[in-house]
This record gives sequence, C-alpha cells and structure tokens, in this order.
Amino acid sequence: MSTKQQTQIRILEAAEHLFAETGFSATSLRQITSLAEVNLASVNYHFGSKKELIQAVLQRYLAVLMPRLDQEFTRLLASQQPVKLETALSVFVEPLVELERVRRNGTTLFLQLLGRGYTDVQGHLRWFFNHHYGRTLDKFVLLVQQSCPQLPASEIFWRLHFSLGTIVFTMASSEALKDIAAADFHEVVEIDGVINRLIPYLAAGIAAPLAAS
Amino acid sequence: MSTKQQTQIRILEAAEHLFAETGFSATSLRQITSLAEVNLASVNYHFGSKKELIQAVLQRYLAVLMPRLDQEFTRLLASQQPVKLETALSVFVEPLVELERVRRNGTTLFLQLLGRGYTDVQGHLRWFFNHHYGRTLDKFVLLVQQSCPQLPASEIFWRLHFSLGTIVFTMASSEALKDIAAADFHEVVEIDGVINRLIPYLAAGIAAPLAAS
DNA sequence: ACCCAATTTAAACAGCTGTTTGAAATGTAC
DNA sequence: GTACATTTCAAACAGCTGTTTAAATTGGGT
Repeated sequence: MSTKQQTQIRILEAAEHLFAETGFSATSLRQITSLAEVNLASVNYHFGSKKELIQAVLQRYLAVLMPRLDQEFTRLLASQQPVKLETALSVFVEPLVELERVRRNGTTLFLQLLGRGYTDVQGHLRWFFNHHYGRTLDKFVLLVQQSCPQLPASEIFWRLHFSLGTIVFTMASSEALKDIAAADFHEVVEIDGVINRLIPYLAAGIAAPLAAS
Repeated sequence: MSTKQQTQIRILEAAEHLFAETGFSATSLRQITSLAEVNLASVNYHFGSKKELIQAVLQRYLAVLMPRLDQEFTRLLASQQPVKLETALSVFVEPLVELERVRRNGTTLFLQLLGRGYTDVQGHLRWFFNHHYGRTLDKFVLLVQQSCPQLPASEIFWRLHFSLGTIVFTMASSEALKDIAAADFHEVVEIDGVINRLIPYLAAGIAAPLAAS
C-alpha cells in the first residue's frame, strides 16, 4: 500500500517536472521513469496511458485550485456593487500561491504546466477546462463584465483570451525570462513577483478604451 | 531548373501549412512530403535537414518583414518628439498585412508560425531572433522607451514580453478563437480584425500605471 | 546522340515512441 | 506457512521518426 503510493507519487513528481520543463509530447515515458527510478511499465499499470498521466498531473493542482477560485468568485458576485477589475484579478493570487502547499514550487510548476497544456496539445486543454470547470469560469467572466459595463461581451471575450495568452506564454517561458531579467537588469524575481507585475498589465489591457472603428 | 524550384516550393508550402496547424515537432517529414506529393528524401536533398527546413520556412517571411519593420522604426526614431505608443505599435500592421503578397493567407500563416516557434521549441526561436534581428528589435524597444519615459527599462522588458505572449498565443490559436467568436457572438473576424483588436489592448497594458509596491 | 550533372526514387537504416505480455517478486490476510 | 492479490520487472511488440544510400531518371549543353 505504501509502496504503491510511493511509486505513483514518484511518477507524478518526475512527470510534472519534465512536462513543465520540456512540454508534454516532448517528454517520453522513459525519461519520466528513469528520473523517477521506477520501471517503465509502471506508468501504464498505475495510470493506464500517457494521456491519463498528463490528466492526473494537471488534476492534482486543479482539484485544489478551482474550488478555491469558485468560492472567491461566488463571494465577490454576492457583494452588492460591482467590484473593481483589479480586485477580480487579484483573487487569483492567493489560491495560486497556496499551490506551494501541494508541492514545493507548486505555483511555478502548475502555471508552466498550464502554459504547456494550452500550447502543446492545441485545443485539448481548452475543451477539458470548459468541460470540467466551465461553471467556475463563467462566474469569472460575469465578474469581469460587471466591472467593465462599457465593454460589449464580445470584446471581453477577446480580451480575456489575450490575457490568457499573456499568462500562459509568460509562465511557460518564465524561467528564461527570469534569467534574462537577472542578467540584463540585475533583478531577482520570484514567481509572485511575476504575478504582481502581470496584474496591472492585464487590468489595463482588459479595461482599455474601445478603438475607434 | 524550374523543376527544382517547383519541388522546393511545394515542400515549403506544404510544410508551412502543416507547421502552422500542428506545430513543428508534431509535423513529420512524411506528412509534409505526402501533402506536397514529392519524395520523402527530397526534403533532405533540398534543405539538408528538418531543422533547416523550419528555418527556411520562417526566413521566407522574416526576410520580407524585418527590413520593412527596421525601416519604419528608423523613420519614427528620426522624428523629433517621441511618438505615441499606439503609433509605434501600429507600425507593425502594414508590413504584416503585406505578407499576404508572399503567399495567400501569408499574414495568418506567419503569425501562427511565430507562435509555434516560440512555444514549440522553447528558447530556440528567441535565440535565432536576437541573433539575426537584434538590431531591429533594439530600435523598437528604444521607441517604446521614448514613448513611456515614466517606466523603468526593466518594467518595459517585462511588459514587452507579456505582449509577445499575447500576440504569439493569440495567433497560434487564432483559428479556434475565430470559430468560438463566430459561434458565440455571430461575429466574423479576419486576421486584420484580430490585429486591430490587439493594439488597444497591448498599448494599454504596456503603458499601464506602475503598481504601488 | 552523347555526356555529365541535377534530381527523383524506393528501400533500408538505426533509434526512438507508447503499450503489452507473462513471469518474478512482494505484500497481506488467514 | 500457505494462499491470494498487488505490484514490479525485463523483454518484446508494432509503429513511427529523421536520415542515408545507391540506383534510376531527367535535364540541358555540346
């Protein structure tokens, strides 16, 4: 019993590390099992297939994060007057940072995995997300719509996807960016530093005045 | 002579189509050669390797685009007073749209390829870019710095990379986004429509007020 | 028509991929 | 300690990858 969990967790931790670093399809099961120091066949024995392993890796974080977010969205929606956009965005920070409890460097790992999930296997994660957490995401969209009543829904759709791109790309390449920032500006930035730099950028972008068409 | 070019071009056009749609590493040479209706070995004969084929695909557009951009940047830098940020960003539009001349749907194809290049083979394209077009990119950064004198250089660094992420992610998944927009908002958007929606978003994000730290 | 170079072709190469198999080992309950 | 279920393991599977080879074909210049 303890041995079984031992193996499963060894696989999960090796997998998420390699997935975040190199991407899902570029990481082979043999790389994972040799880093985890387990037998190759144990991935298929414990998880069924590589695809299901990927889902298990993501679910470990999503199962913690999404209920927390849902709770926060619901709380903000219940307040009488519409919230400020920056407030709605800031709601992400604490639940994300709490992923450190799932695992050391959990926040960075999860955000990198999210980035990989969207760019690696195109469209797959988007479907998975909408299917499992559509309700929660709808609440957030509603929150943004309330905070930007001057923007038509279609414009908010586009700008939220622009923002998703900003986050996902930044996180997928956050290691490289942190290295460049350190070299060029002698600046040491941690993951919450990146998040706190992102929020004003995203808030300004989402709430930007409409272009004169 | 005409036959040789015929084959090379058939390969390039099949390759860029598949690369844009599925990504570089997920596209096999056999997919390319069977779509192009040429022999498998002709890729290695004409281009040397898959890696060099990828570079050739990108260079076909970059060789047209980057000199045009460099010219525009130089022109704007020569003007006496600093330009508005939206002006600096708008400079990209026309050269990008002119890629339609390289090939039908050239703008979309190139931007998708750019997205793939950054997300697919992590870090590789970034190096390639800085190495070949670093001078041009520096001019653009200077332009942005002049238009946002209140922002420290390091903040501009981060925000420009946020913007790169926005563009690259949006373009890599632009087909999916256009489909969703059509289904949910009965909205027909073309590539220049996406670009024109991006500019106010990016301009507002880059010029966002500094967060109170 | 001949020659030489450029190009195309089918076949095979070694290496990697995810997955399956059946036997060996381990753990657990009686 | 014996029986049973769980887990590990080495080996092999078929299928795909990019690349190379050497022979066959094609092209243009003389």
